[in-house]
Amino acid sequence: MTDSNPNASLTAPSIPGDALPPVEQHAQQYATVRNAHETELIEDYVELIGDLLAHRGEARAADIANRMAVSQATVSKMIRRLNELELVTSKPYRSLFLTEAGQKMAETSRARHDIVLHFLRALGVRDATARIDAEGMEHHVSDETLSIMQRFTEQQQKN
Amino acid sequence: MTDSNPNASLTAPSIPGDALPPVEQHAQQYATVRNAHETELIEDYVELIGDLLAHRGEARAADIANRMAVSQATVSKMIRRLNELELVTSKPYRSLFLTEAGQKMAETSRARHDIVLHFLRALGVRDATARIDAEGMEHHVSDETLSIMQRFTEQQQKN
DNA sequence: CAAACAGTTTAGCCTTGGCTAACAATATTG
DNA sequence: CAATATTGTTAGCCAAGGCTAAACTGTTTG
Ligand SMILES: [Mn+2]
Ligand SMILES: [Mn+2]
Ligand SMILES: [Mn+2]
Ligand SMILES: [Mn+2]
Repeated sequence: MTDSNPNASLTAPSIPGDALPPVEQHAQQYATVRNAHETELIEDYVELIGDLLAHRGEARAADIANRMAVSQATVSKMIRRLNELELVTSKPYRSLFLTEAGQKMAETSRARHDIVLHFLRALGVRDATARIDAEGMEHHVSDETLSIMQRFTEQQQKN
Repeated sequence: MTDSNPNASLTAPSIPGDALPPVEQHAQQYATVRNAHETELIEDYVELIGDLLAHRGEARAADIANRMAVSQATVSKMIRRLNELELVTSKPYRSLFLTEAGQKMAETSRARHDIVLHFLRALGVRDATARIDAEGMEHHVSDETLSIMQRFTEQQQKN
């Protein structure tokens, strides 16, 4: 269950670099990542649908397939899932729309995404790189880190 | 093509929300994330095996299962994959070892992980949070961003 | 208005990464 | 040294997220 060596500190050879974290803490790291992976694709879809609605007035399956570089079949299947989760409504062959819950998720995800993106730019990362990195990082940034990023970006802009 | 402006002043036109990126660029964002997801679990395993070898002298399947909070069956299956990829060698009921390729991957992953972790701490994120965030973020940080993070951390430590 | 085209859905396949249950091998200890 | 405890493997299940091919629906146009 726990580490099988209670006297690790006595027997461990001294190693440059950090020690291993306690088992429970270490396990928490990986569990949090697994958790994020369950929701991140959903968030990306909902966020993209919200963006398409905001900027284009409609969100069609084909647009999503193009933007994500994924087959239409894949998008269609995912839309069924989003429907079951009551995040979108869809009449066949019509634009998608977000439910209340969907809109809330889109806003939250968009806000988070923007904070990470603006932070990376404020750090000095080139725009194209920042966009790529933000797309992945956004799902793994805690609220604590997020607010620190936001503060940093604001500070940077004052100077 | 891209604005490589290190002192990012106002390159972005102010917004009713940023415009959508061009389709190809947008697609590249998602594709890069999908790509990272294919390798990140492998990297975490190899990195952890390297750490266990360095700090404990051996890396047993049971330790990995505990540290990752995952079943022994899951670890066993994964070890078969790592074997097929020629990243580890394993005799049944003995400690795992890393091949040359495995050691190289472990070093690279560990270095990247450390840069992200130290950066987050330098930013002011609490240690426990930084560790959790770094575990996920590390797989989505480009080389460009990574070297900026490293520079930032060094600067911070001088002050 | 029929044909062609574009968009959408469905069916069926695959890999990854989880799980539990049962079994096998090794290590510990009474 | 036999019994028990720990560790590792295998089998079989599942959900997610990809894919291609084929069918279906709606729109455009000759
Ligand atoms: Mn996003
Ligand atoms: Mn994303
Ligand atoms: Mn790592
Ligand atoms: Mn990781």
